[in-house]
Amino acid sequence: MVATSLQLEQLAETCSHCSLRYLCLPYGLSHEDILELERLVSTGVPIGASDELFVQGDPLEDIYAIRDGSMKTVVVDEDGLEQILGFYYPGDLLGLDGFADQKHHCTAVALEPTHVCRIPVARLDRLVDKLPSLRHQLMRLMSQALSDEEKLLLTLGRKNSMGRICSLLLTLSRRREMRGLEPSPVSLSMKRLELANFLSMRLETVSRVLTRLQRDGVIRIRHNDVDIVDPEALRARSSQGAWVADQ
Amino acid sequence: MVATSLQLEQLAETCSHCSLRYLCLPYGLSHEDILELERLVSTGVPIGASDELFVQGDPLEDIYAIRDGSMKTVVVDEDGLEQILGFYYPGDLLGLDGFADQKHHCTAVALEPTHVCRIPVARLDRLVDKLPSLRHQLMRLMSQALSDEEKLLLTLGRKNSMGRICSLLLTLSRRREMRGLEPSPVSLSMKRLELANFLSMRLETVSRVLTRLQRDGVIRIRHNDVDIVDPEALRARSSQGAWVADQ
DNA sequence: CGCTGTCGTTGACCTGGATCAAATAACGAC
DNA sequence: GTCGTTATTTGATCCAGGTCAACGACAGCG
Repeated sequence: MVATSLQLEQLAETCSHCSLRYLCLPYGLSHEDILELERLVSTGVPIGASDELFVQGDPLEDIYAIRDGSMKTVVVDEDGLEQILGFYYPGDLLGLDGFADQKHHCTAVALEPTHVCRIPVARLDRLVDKLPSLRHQLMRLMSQALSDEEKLLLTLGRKNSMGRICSLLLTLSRRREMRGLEPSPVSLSMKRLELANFLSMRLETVSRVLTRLQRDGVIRIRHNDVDIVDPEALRARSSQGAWVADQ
Repeated sequence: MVATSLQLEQLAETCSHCSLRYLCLPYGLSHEDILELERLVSTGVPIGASDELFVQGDPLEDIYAIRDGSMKTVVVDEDGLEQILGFYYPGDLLGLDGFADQKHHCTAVALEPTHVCRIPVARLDRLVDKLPSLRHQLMRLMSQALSDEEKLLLTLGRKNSMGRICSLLLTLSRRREMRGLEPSPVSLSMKRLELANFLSMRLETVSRVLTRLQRDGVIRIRHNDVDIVDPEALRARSSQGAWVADQ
């Protein structure tokens, strides 16, 4: 923990030196353009575990990029139903669904002590008018978010509980690789109840499936970390037992 | 049918006179800007029922707006699982998830004979750089698509079969109103199997739920049209039986 | 240290909706 | 019109996973 914070403070404070710049908003921008971008970004803003970064309904003033740590987004509908929409990791942008009517459509909550970069939309908007490559990257990221949600719809709609858990573990592992880390161990910074909510299961079922995967030697669970022992078996299980539409 | 096609030909061929301009891409643009936009749009391109407008993996050359008729979008994953992502109606834009890597991430299929407006992305892109209000509207529509998918995730994740069907009927009805039509009858241009796939149910369950709603006097089904007899009861049922996370 | 609250696991049971099956209804081709 | 095909409804069973309940494992705290 202490080691981690020390490392963080050693990280460069600017977009142009950030290790996440190929995943995040600066990607595709010239060095000069990145310098312009970083002038409006407040980097490394710390937030505590279970703190809310923004709340559903808040006016859209800033969007955020995760520097380190992890967050979840949640929607609540008029009946009080609560659904976790996603878990977010370094390089991810939060708040993109708010452009529609200039207010946040979901609530963002930190899963652990986290650092984010704050990007004021008004200033971003002006810069986007000046820099076509920034507009491209922003639209690319929004479009990416759309197709990520589409993949999630497919998983939730057509897979059984085993398939859902295995798909999630594979996705988290793949995202680690995108950030240049080892595929495993995957850290489950969210609680079982949050995992269950996200995957539309009950927490007992999540627990049973994870136990079963460990018993079968596919994964190894320790604390909140999951080692992927047999990635091939995980892939096989992520698609087995999935519904196929007749005809 | 014949009457409908005649009416269509009488519709103005330009964005500036299109009755859907407040829902579609031209919204928020000045009259001059709309004139620029309509120079690059091919309006009223006819496609037949079950024709594919674009296919998952196709290079992104055009995006489309629906003029009249209806369409669905489908994703297929590596295991051959097929999931319908949404049903689309006049004023809706199709293909927005393709900006991420310049190729379509889903397949768009017409549910009935349909007219679409074709918008070449290369020319749109150039125009977007010139017209900030066009960029705003495009980002607004993408952001809207994101939060629509988030609502769908909530419905599929937390509601039982009755809640899903009722939510769908209410959504279709609300969308009719947005287009300036009566809230009812809702036309189910898609087949029961497609409805079932979209809602992650089996077609038998869809049929049973619809029958039950009709027996209870909430709706009246004739052919593919559904009259909403008791909107209040529909609303009540759309939230009843929904899962609430403990704690 | 024991107390208390939170979180996770495990077991026993039950139900909503999936699955299997068969009868009807609607549609299109000729 | 008739025939063949496809879409939809209805009925009868079954099971994955939801529900209820008990227990174990920690963590923070006085």
